[in-house]
Amino acid sequence: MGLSDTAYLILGALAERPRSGYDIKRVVDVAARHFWTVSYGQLYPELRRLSEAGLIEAEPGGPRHRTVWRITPAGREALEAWVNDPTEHPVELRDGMLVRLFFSDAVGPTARLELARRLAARHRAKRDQLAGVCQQLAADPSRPRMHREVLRLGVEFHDFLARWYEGLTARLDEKEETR
Amino acid sequence: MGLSDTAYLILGALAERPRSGYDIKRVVDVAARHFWTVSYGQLYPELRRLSEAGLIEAEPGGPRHRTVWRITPAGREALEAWVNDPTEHPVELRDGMLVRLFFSDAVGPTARLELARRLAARHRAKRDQLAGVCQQLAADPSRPRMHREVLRLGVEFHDFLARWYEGLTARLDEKEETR
DNA sequence: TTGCTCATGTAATGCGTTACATGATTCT
DNA sequence: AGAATCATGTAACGCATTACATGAGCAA
Repeated sequence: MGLSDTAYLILGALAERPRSGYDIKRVVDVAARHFWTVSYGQLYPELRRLSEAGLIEAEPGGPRHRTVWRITPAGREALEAWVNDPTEHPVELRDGMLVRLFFSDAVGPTARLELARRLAARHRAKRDQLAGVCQQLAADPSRPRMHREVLRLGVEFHDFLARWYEGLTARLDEKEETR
Repeated sequence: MGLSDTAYLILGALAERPRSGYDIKRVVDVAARHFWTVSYGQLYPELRRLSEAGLIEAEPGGPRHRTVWRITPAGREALEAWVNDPTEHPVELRDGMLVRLFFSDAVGPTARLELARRLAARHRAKRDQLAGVCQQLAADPSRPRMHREVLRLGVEFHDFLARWYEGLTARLDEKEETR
């Protein structure tokens, strides 16, 4: 009975503190948005499954219209085992824009250049946005250290890509001038 | 009637030259593997759909047990429109390993350090593997320029991540020494 | 003749999103 | 009173993988 990565994401969020489904979505949307998303259509059914598996449980005496979940000892064990699992997992920067770029020999040089510029702009924007979130988190020392580290990775990651695409733009532009 | 990114990937591969389904899979697995994958379960039904939509067609007089597809003028038009489409598409480095790292405050400092080391090793390996493919491609001048560029991006991308995780390892290690 | 690569496909299943539907609570 | 936010959920659909099934062509 394997769990999805999203199930472990939920388990991880509840390992920090008890939370409602809504609350979990909020924290993921803010702090984990550069590497993961959750939708309610995934979240609420998953919470029920985890509860049925005995890995989480509803806190008694919570507000009526709201279910606050907490992790059980079994859940904590499952989470730790998952984090420590040495199985190799492939990475993949799955990005439709990269597909466009990859086959952009098919379009003209002007469109190709424009595409490279748009990509650079996209990553600059994302970098700046994440840098903002990062500063907010830095002000709140209660946030786990690794949240800050992974967010910092996000900022530097998009900075790297922004610069790379700027470099590509220059290379494409140069070839244009030459002819 | 919107097409999936994978449909456009196929269209892009056929814009370069006519190819069989098997052939498309081969080129994607080698040259595009760091940002996209295709399975036969997706590929063959998609080829039929594209053909029904008039965006590709089977070459007549091909070998019996083999269908060689080529792009139609309508297909080329659709591909160009897709590449030039200015709609914003969000990026997301969706990676289960990053979920582990994000919540690794829940496991001990030793396991956390080990995780960072494994991540660094994973990206070093991927960088070296892609560098190999890159050298092969460099030897073949018939390959489109953008294939080489995107592959080069892959190499530098994984190099960046390898270094970042090495830095993280050092930071975590340091904190360990201190206490 | 054994095995490898080329070649094409289907069925079941899993993961995830989108759109929809509903209602309580809190702030202005 | 009205708006925003908090809060929970379902149904339909889309994308993609996995496992399975089949068979031709070719080289050792």
